[in-house]
Amino acid sequence: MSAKNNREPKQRILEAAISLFAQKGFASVGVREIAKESDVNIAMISYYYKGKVGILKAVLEEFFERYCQMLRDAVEEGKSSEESIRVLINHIVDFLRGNTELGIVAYNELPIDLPELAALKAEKITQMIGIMSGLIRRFGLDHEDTRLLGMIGPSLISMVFMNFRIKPILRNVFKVKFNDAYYNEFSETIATLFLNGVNGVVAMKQKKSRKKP
Amino acid sequence: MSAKNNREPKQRILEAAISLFAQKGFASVGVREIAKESDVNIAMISYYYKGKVGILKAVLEEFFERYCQMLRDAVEEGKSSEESIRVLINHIVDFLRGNTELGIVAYNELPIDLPELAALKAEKITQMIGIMSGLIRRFGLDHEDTRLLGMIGPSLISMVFMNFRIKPILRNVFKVKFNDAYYNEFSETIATLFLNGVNGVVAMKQKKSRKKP
DNA sequence: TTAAACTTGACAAACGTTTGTTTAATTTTT
DNA sequence: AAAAATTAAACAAACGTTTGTCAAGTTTAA
Repeated sequence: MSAKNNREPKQRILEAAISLFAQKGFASVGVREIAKESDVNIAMISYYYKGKVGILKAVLEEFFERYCQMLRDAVEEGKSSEESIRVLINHIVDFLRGNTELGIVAYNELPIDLPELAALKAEKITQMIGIMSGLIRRFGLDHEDTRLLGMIGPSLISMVFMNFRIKPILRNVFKVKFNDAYYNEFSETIATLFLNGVNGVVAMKQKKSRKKP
Repeated sequence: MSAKNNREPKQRILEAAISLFAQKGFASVGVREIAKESDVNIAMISYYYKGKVGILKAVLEEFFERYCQMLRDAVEEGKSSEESIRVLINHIVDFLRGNTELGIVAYNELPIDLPELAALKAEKITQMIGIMSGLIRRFGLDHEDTRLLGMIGPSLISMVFMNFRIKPILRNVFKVKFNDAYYNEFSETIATLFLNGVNGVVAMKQKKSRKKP
């Protein structure tokens, strides 16, 4: 429909799917709708992606490729542990501003159980955790304490993603204007929140281990 | 199927729906599946809930009723601002342990656009925000700064809900055992993280406003 | 260097299944 | 006997996939 035939049909399908999945959720979107939105014959979907879940697979692959690359860039860039986190959060926010729908689809569909995608998810999540954990551990967390890592890591992710996920609510209820100023404040706020928070958690941990060694 | 006919059929439908919605997402679950799972005739669903979205509406209503009641209890209980937050987080964690699937459904389906539920969502979200904002504002945040409130409030929610949402991942990747000890540590960690974090944000804000008054 | 065989990209039509809902009949309860 | 609860059967609509077709290139064989 709205998509012009500038790009290749395969790419058009992917872009239309991302947009529709983000709005209505994977399961609520039909291949016909995707075909219409991308101005492509329905059969092309099975032809290029071997079915509807094939599209979602491609979407997730694209997300993880870009997202992990962004994470790696962020890890390289930062100097001190604090600056690393600030840089990381800036990168994630920038990434989500530029790939809001892609990020939302990945965030929403990731926990939904689809057997065909289980292997892909497991692999990419492990990869992602590997990159992030190196960063978070610089804060003096016990290297072996994966339990704590599993609490703190996802917390950071969710704080940032949540903001993009509930954009319509923030716009309507809180009258938020999503401009550069807003996102600068958002990045700074989340970074400060997280940094002070993690330092507090580390202090708490040390205090406890001193009491019970 | 698995559900026994102990309870009333109306209640059985609701419980089966919550369980299925949490696993596969609202859109991926058919009324036939719900009927089979709750051992009820398909037509009973339209009879009791006036259709599939009627079930989701009932689910969300139940969630908000219980959740808001829990929030009110938590607000009353706490004394100091810090203790209030710790109590609140303990309550939310306990609530989600006892109503994991209900919470997941609400969290997952809340941003999905379904016109029939828009009014309900708007009303309940406003109500929920009202309760929570009173709590968070005790930390010295500017009463008028709804922008900051819209960043911090959802962050807290998402941190806790995220943990329940990705339970299978935490179990498989991080080998987490979800017992009392885990949840005690989790509550304490999130509370400490959030408290130190918000204090840091408030300090940052004050520092800035001193520079540019 | 033709001719034949094959591949590729795109398409419409139809497939069988599943969707949510409704109707009308039947059983149970009051 | 009237009301409420429950059922089986059937509905049209929408679903994702498959099939067969066709034109335009490309490769192979003669």
